[in-house]
Amino acid sequence: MTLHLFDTATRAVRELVPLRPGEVGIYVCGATVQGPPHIGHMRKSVAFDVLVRWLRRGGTRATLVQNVTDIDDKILAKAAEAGEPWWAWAQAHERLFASAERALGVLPPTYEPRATGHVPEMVELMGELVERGHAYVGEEGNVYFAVRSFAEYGALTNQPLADLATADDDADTDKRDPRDFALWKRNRPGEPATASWPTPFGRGRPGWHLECSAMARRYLGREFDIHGGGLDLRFPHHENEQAQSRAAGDAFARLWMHSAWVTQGGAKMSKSLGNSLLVETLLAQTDAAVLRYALTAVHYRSMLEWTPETVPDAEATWTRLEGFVRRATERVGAVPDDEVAGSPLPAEYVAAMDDDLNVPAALAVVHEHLRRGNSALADGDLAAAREALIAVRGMLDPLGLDPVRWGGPSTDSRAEHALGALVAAELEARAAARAAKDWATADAVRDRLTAAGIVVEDSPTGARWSLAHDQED
RNA sequence: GGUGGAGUGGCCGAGAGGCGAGGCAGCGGCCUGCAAAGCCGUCCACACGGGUUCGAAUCCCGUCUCCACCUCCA
Repeated sequence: MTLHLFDTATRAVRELVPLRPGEVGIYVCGATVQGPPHIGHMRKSVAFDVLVRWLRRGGTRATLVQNVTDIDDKILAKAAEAGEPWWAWAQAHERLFASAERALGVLPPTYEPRATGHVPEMVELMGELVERGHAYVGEEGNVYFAVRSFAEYGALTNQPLADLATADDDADTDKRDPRDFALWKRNRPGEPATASWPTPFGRGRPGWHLECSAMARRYLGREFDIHGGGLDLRFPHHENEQAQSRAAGDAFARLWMHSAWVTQGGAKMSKSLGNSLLVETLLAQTDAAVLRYALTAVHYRSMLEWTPETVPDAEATWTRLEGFVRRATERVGAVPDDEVAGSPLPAEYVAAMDDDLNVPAALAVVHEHLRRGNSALADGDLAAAREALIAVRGMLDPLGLDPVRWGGPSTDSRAEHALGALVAAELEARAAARAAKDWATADAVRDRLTAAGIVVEDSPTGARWSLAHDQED
């Protein structure tokens, strides 16, 4: 079986047939950098990261283009409120998004174009749309897409034009139809001059949707394999993108993927509800790998309900995965990454991943092999343990969860070295006490280490230690 | 009103006409000085009401509840 994906446009699971064999072009809508990232934003990043990793593991050359929307109404408003230039505000938050993604092990996109860097491409596209009669100029600087000029409008989200609610917006009284949307917006009073660019239709700034059509065309071509984003972007954003591009003669995306969101109490996370969990806050509470696990373990099209149990549950499971890999590696020696990447994956795992990236089912296969590996370690069957280690790491890697790649607990090698020496001394004292059957002293040492956030485990080959993931204690 | 999604065991969470996903927690056991980790066993669920079928969580009809999009949103 080859990779099959759920296509939002046709609402069916379809085989991914690349436009060019061996290559897949993916355009994902990235952040509007108006504020710091929350866990919901990261869910989308992780979902598409798994897609890219899985394609690459299969030998496909995956190109991921993820845009940054660095100019829009909210950025202007929030920057003004904070007394900062909009471009400073946007850039600062772009950095926060990038570092949050890096922390969660999301591979960087192949390219990350900014809207403000692609004004000429947008102007060109607008010109084509005006010429073809799909767009018109309102007041100077305002350019709108005429939805009634494009029969296919509404195709992506299966909504006939007539059924769309027509919200009145008195700021846009120069629209011919209330459902028309802005390609270009003229400057409004009070907006900084730096937030406008000259066009043949007057000075202004990009409407939200135009950038994606223009940038997807530039980097991926007039037709490309996959377009992705969060579920809430389907309408109006993706519908409008598709309308613009197709009206301009581009075939545009062949398949649409949308990731579900993180909910609390069944409701979508949002700033207005005050329930957004910032990545920064969560990273102060637990390891990045644990968050990565929590975000990865649920199928990307299912809502992920974030409860007080989510992080502890993920910690428990991550500890189990990591613990096996650590113990097995100690016993059989480090397995080179190349060997892990080159070894065949279990068929059931591959089938699960190829079935619309069914990560939960894939993880069930991981657990089967992990249990086998633990038994092999207990039996001293090192050949079987090594085999299981390779299988487990090989299966976790496309999920961005290979414990070896997450490395040790600290990036400061001097601190790590000092801690290791101190803990080793404690464990030696404990071993001596145990040899003398002085259980009180031995337990006191272990309690002291536990209180310091260090987990001690005895084994036939001596005691080992590791840091607890929960950083609240 | 229109469009779409969801309701699975104490919890999380896949699956989708028969062959008891998986994890966490609990319980019993093995191991351990005691633990931890690990292993074995146990816990046989699918919103409700009908129907189809030899057999339904899975199909059909109806009902209820929840969520989202239709305005900015990952």
